[in-house]
Amino acid sequence: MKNYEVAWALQELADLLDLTGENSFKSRAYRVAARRIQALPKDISDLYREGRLTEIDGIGTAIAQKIGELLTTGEISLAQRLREQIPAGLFDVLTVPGVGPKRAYQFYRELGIDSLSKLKEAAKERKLRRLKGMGSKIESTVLAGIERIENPEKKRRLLLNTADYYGCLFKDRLAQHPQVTEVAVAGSLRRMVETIGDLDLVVATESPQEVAEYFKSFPEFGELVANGPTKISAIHKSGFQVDLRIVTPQEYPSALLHFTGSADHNIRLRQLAKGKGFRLSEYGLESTTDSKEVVTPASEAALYAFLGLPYIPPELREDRGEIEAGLAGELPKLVELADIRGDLHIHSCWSDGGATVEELARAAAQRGYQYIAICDHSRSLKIANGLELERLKRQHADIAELNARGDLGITVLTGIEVDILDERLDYEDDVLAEIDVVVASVHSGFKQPLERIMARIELAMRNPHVDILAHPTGRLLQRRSGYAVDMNRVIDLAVETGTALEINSFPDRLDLDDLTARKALQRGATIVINTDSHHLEQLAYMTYGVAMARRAWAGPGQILNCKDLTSLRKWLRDRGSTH
DNA sequence: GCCGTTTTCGGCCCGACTGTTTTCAGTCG
Repeated sequence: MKNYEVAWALQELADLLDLTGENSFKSRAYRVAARRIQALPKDISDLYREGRLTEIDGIGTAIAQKIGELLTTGEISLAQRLREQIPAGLFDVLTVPGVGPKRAYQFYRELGIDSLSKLKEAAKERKLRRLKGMGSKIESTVLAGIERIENPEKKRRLLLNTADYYGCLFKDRLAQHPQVTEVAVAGSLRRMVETIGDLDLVVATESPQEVAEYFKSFPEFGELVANGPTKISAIHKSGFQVDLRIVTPQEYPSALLHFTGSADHNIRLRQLAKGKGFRLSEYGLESTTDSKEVVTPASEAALYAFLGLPYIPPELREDRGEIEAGLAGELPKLVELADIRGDLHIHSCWSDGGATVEELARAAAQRGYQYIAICDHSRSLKIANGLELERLKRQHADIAELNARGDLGITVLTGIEVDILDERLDYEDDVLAEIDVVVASVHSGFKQPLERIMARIELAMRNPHVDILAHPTGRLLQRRSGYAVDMNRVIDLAVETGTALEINSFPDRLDLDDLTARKALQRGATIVINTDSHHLEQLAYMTYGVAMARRAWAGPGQILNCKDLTSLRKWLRDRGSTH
């Protein structure tokens, strides 16, 4: 059983405990344990065999026993019992905004509501208002919430590029207000989480009312779900929620830290503050002694310093070990966009891309790159105008001519995104041997069983000419989960064969994800960050791939395309010779 | 359920907003 499966089981147990009205600290303990296991570099089953589970911070005897039970029997008996007590439909009820565990269980206990449809019916029949502590308002809240959930266009999380677009839009518009002294995007978008639920913005001003009125007047907002003096939540007409928090300029750094989160990171910071005799909130630090002294740090960095920590970049703020690393002075220096020297997976109009090689090269040079590799599709992918051998040769001649002109300011490497077919690659080895950068990927047979997919991937990775495994899981965010692939095995193969694993920067892929990439790096695999661009503008997606790498704790030395051209060429040569 | 150079028991992060309450619980982040 894999770490994420164990983590998932503990998470489910926490949800079940919440619904039964258990002490909320108990469910939190399960959630903390789940998160620790998910971020664990080692296999949980190995630790279990060695009897070392309780060495993990947040895992005591009770949870260790349950993990043992799960690993040996495949089930936790407590979870089994709770599932009999709690209908699965209550989890759907929980997804309704404004309905938490207490109300969900109350609906079930007193009205027998165990599904969204029953909840909707009860709200329409005005039955909810009869319950203690509820009135007519809860019924309209529930109905509005269910309507949003049932509308598939509106319930989706935003892809990073979409969230980024809106985040900049609202930020710029708020910045134009004369009373706004500071404004920033916070929340999961600032942490660059792979998909975004709500947009969070923080502004500093001495005139909160004026700024609040200004924000509420934005024409694309529909209803307001919260409307207080310092916090406003509006529903954008396309369905997502935008939260604005208004603070004074003095409070701004503390508020920015607070609203960037994550919630778990904040909890750790407040515990640290408490140890130093201060209460940390979005308003700053307040002494818990009689003095009630208030400290409002001038920057996020100053606040971290007050707590004895170096500045922690937003992408790391997930309570995945960054606090411990910071205290120990062992935070990594993260890769930055400026460290990227090239893009090794770009499509041109030779296959299904929209730009010529020359246009791509010039745009890449503008970005400050030293090199790019043009990796169009191979011949079997007819739908994408894959290259027959004849056209592949002409493309190579074209690229050679471009490079020979010497006025590009960048080196164009030949490349291919070769399809991993059943039992072979889409070109023979002698063809692949002539290509600078060979990217291999699965584009077919997504429904095949694990063993068969893995056999194909292994064959590709063991091929000495294959340099990179592209979008290793094949997932499309919000659309499909990937094909059946054992990433533990893929990482082992990557380490063994030296094949680089791609972080694909396309906002609907981001594949590898942050946790898998981190695991790969911990085990010593090489990562490459590519855009898979099909149009000129998409070269800019590199930002998102770099963000995933940062969330995976990657430094520039661990990223293939942070090498300069000479080192990259050496890497490519050495690979060929060792296989 | 976890955890301990203030504790092996009694804490466990903090605050805004809402709706239904005459002082607070539930939800959210």
